[in-house]
Amino acid sequence: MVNFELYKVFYLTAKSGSLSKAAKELYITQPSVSHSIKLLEESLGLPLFARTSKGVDLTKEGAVLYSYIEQAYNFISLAEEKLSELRNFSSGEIKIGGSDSLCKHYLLPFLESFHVQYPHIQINLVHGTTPEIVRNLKEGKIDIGIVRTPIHDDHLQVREGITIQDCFVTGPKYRELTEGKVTLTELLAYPIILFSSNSSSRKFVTRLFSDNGLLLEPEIELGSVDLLIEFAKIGFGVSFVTKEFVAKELAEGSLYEVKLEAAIPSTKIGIITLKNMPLSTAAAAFVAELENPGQVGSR
Amino acid sequence: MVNFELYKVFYLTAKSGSLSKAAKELYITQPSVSHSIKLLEESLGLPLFARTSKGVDLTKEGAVLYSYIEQAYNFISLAEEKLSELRNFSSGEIKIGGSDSLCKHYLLPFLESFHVQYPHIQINLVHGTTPEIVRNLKEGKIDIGIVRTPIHDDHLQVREGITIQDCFVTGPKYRELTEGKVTLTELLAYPIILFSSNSSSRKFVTRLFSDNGLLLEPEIELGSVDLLIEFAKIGFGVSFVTKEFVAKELAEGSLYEVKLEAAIPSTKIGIITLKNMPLSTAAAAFVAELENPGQVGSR
DNA sequence: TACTCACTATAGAAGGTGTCTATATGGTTA
DNA sequence: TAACCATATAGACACCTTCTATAGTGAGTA
Repeated sequence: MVNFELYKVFYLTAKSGSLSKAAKELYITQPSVSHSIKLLEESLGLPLFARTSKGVDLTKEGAVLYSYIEQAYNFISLAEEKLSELRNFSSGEIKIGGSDSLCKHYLLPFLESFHVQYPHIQINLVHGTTPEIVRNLKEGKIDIGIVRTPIHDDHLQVREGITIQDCFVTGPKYRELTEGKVTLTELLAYPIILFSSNSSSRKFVTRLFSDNGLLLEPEIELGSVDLLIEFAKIGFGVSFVTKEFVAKELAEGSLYEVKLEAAIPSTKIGIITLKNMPLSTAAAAFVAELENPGQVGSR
Repeated sequence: MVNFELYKVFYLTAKSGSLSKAAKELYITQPSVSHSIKLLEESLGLPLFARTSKGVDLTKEGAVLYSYIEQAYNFISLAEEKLSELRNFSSGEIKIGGSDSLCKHYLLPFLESFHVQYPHIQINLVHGTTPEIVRNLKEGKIDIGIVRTPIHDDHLQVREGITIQDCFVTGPKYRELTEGKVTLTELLAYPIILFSSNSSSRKFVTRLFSDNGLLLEPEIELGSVDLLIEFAKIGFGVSFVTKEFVAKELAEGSLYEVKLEAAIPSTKIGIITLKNMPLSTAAAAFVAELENPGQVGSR
């Protein structure tokens, strides 16, 4: 199989009908083009051009070759254009898997600003539990996963995002709970509202109690953070939520934080990707934004 | 624009999913492929493969590139196959322009044997006068022209074919003409049958007479050699024909040659092609056959 | 006819690039 | 843990691409 580079020279020569012009387009000298064409003709065993004093004309066989090479050349040009788009963020796609509640409250602002900055990058958001996210990552269905740390998997690269602090909150009805410090045992006397049992925040809090020899059983189990907030507000009980995600409610006084005697350990957002698989340009840009909010992306 | 040769390496690597396998297909070593891929990635500014312990996987961008390069590669493969066919005479076309009578009586046997030998070569036969043939050649409408020599044109390459000898023939009716030598003047007493006035054989014979101060005016003017023969046979007069083309009739006695006192100069078949334009493989093979009948073409 | 112009071909030299060998590194599996 | 199979890296060398300089050729023109 002939050196493909020769076909580039051939194409430009045939197109311009001149070795000299092809040389200019290739930023090389005319003898070099002459030599390349000769090489190609020898490799293929056929004369491709008739040399005249005004340039070169394709022979029959040269014309046949040209009809194919023209298309091949166009595909390569298209490929390079397309890749350039991908590099320039003028096209591309990112698939993100957000674990549970993190989707809306943590990810959404990033998605919005990213979309404003790179409007041609299509964003695809999948949400599920941490194990689902990890599976999707490994199957190539998503590029980036957003989960709670700690997470340990040799195939994953874990970057740490912001620190989040979970807490119990309640509405005005159980306001007495928020006046002094409360023990975990005391808390269990109240109706507890928790996220669905397969979520990592649920596992986290269940573990917190069991480490203290206590069994945490929710009165109500809900599937969204918004509902956890609402139910607490209107007095159904005490919700376990991420403090950062209820900042507004705490500030406006529609929710109150329950101060516990035992501190709830803080945790970090984990931005996970596959260790081996290089990120697409767009995905890399998004990850960079997550790691250093507001600092990246001036192009 | 990236070195096209790198795309060949890329394609084979992506297709096999392995640098080592691509290296084998390319008959080079694995580090060389590794280097080429790295170069390509640097040239394009994007990672194209994720390296694993089992080989390499395309990245998102790599997959995009592959979808284009695959097609380009296929076109190039097709091109090379097609050219190989042209080289092997398993496809191709020859356009031949035959001047007047030469078509049938001279060319036909060659065409038949050539077609038997290379059944996939399509033969296209055009006939016309010598100037038409030359014009068609220059316009690229035919590849080879068959004319009477002499012919002089700086743009033409003229190869000589067989020698032909023109003569006057007649049927039994004017048999007295064929018994002794006849002068041109004596011949003019008989009804002369000639080819159409734009033919080169007609010009040739008219010139022969005018050089001797005589005016040759035909009784009958015909458009085909077959008719010249037929008309002479059945006694319409004396036809001017090429002796080689009436060999059968002379042998079987249906025609008789008129022996002239002045010898008619013999002439040669000219195989003409454009000087600058290389012949297609098939055309070159045909010309070789014309030049050396029966000696070429054992493949 | 001779001159000029524009193009391609050729020769020889030099630098760059592709390829090699040898070896390191890393993941997977028994 | 060792063996195996992948890719990565380093350094050396040879080849090949490209260069400069020049020759050759045909077309157009005074």
